[in-house]
Amino acid sequence: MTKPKTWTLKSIAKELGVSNATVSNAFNRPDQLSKARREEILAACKKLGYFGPNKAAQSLRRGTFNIVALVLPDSVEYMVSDPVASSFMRGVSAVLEKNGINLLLFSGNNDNLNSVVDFVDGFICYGRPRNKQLVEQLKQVAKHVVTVDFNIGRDASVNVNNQQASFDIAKHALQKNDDRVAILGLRLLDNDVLCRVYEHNEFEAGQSIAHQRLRGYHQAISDAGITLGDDRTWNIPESSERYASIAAKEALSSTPRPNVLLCMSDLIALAAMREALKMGLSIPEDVRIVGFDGIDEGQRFVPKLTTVHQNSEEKGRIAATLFLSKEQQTAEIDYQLQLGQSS
Amino acid sequence: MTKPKTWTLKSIAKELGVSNATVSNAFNRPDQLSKARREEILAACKKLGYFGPNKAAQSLRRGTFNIVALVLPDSVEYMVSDPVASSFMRGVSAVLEKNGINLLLFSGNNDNLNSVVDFVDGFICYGRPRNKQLVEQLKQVAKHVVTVDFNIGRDASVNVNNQQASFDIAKHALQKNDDRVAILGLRLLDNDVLCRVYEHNEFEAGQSIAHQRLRGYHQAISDAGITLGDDRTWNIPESSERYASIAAKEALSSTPRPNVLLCMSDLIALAAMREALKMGLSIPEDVRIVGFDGIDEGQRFVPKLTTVHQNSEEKGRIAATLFLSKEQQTAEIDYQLQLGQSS
DNA sequence: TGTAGGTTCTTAATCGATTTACTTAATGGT
DNA sequence: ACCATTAAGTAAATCGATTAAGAACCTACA
Repeated sequence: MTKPKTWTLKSIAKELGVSNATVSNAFNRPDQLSKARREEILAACKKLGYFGPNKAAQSLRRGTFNIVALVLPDSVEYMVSDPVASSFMRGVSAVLEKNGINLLLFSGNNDNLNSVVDFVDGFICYGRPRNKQLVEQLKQVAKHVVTVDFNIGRDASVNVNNQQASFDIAKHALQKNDDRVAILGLRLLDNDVLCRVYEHNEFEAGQSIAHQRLRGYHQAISDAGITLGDDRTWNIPESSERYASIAAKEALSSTPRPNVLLCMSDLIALAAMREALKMGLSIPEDVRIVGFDGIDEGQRFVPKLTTVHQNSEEKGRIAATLFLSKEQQTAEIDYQLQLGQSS
Repeated sequence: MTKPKTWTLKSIAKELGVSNATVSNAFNRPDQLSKARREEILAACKKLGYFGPNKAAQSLRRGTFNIVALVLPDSVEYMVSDPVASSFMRGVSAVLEKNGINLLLFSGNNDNLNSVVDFVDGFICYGRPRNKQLVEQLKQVAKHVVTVDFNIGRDASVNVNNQQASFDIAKHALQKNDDRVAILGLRLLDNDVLCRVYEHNEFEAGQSIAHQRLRGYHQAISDAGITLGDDRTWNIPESSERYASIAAKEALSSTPRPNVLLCMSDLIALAAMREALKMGLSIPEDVRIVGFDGIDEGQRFVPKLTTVHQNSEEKGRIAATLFLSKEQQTAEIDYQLQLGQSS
């Protein structure tokens, strides 16, 4: 009697003596058939053990999947180990779960979005992936993207209010109007070069995170009555110990030797602190250093780093909400200054 | 020239003037066409920006997905917050990632496997889900399942060596041959009843985790030269505070009052400790209590719980490996006795 | 009675691939 | 020169659904 051991829409339709379309409509579009017919079909399906249209086929046809891929900055392992990252995940998953959307973990070690792009509705990307290819692919092939803590000029992103936060932390670092300020910037330029930046037209208008932070610094500096020399800004192409150390050494050896270092990431700030200490300078007496991010290591370092810390779980919730809304915008999340002894 | 903005196998084939099959074969079965033709096609695809067959369509056709769903005992939130659970996840993901398999998080709050069963290769199920429906569905509709810490009599499972571990912990708890032992068992019976078990034929042969543990206890008891009364065993239908308290109270009020309580989970053991203290008994002087699992709360409790602790990350690695091997077997993982002051 | 409109259901194209069975051409042995 | 193999490529069925277009019937109004 019951023909196949596993039912399909087609075999069910044949069994019940109706068309494919009618069965499909019974499940998806109640207005397309009579109530009686619909209930009859649904009941029969239940009895026969057909649980509804196959989701894989449905997805292929419709082009929607109810899956979003969370692009991790690193391995999945890292993600569940790191407390900040996993509280972000908590926020994301809480929102998605409530909406019946499944979460797929996409490791940052993976070098090809193509392996998943065909069966997800889009991506939430937590931090700029190391792998540049990945960023390109996000731009080009993703149906929908929400980026977190960085920007690719597509769809939505969630960030701290970089300009305000940078203003706050810089204001805190600056004390007198004869302070000698230097800025260690992260990815101020498009090209991957470590350099001292003398001038850049787009700084005042740019929408990248680095530019936003730069404006915050500039405003605080100017509010403090300080004039920033036009050779006081360095560009570091990526937040790595190696590059940061080189830039920090150069900045701290430059004339006039800065006594305030505004760093666009904690990693940079920590590298700068190490260099300063190596040069025999004392912190914060000889040089005050502030970072951005609020990573754990900054709190363990002696002296403790003064920096900007963000609410990670809320960030996750907002990222997911933004994803679901499909709107194109930049959302902001809360932050607090985390005061250490480095400034 | 380049017709569609998004290429498909078909449109590519037409563009190149070959058949669908040939393009497909170029990607999947190199032996089906000449080397020259193949390289020509692959090169053309690259140039045109076709990244290979659509995975969703491929999956529908082939019936394989390169996705495994991790069924969580609770919300995703819980999973990334709980250290034991997330170290399990770390193990799982490390292995899957190495094999290019994607990990989908399936919340235990979800009540219907059907929403994902059609697009995953199978399930790794971490702990018996609260939701009984889920268990039934795992049995019936899953293509492949590895269960962890419980057993559904299908495919593979990974567990601690329950019998050996129970033997060890019981042996540790027993001191003299006039000890009065009682057992607080978890899910010894199929039906969901809280009761005192007098006799059960299948105990000696049963393959459920509870039965394995029971055999371990029995062996240790008999080795210690003790005869276990036939009314000294309780069945608790689920590891909850409420049931456990009732059973513990009953056991501790029974005659002869036990001075050793072998509990099949830490939750049960903790409930028993609370009841004992409430009754004015001192631990371990009046009654020694041991658990099973190694949950955090047991280590915070005063007195600290003596129990069996497992290597969670390895458990994850083994579960994933077992999943990939598709073999049907039960794997074992390491455990250690965690000695507290409760025995 | 003729026709406009509304329900209810079906036919057939489509989503983007894989794969079996088949055609055609080339090769080799005798 | 003939037949048997093998290689290279193609046509068409299939995976399991959705959905636009249209057929069949029923109602109602002039």
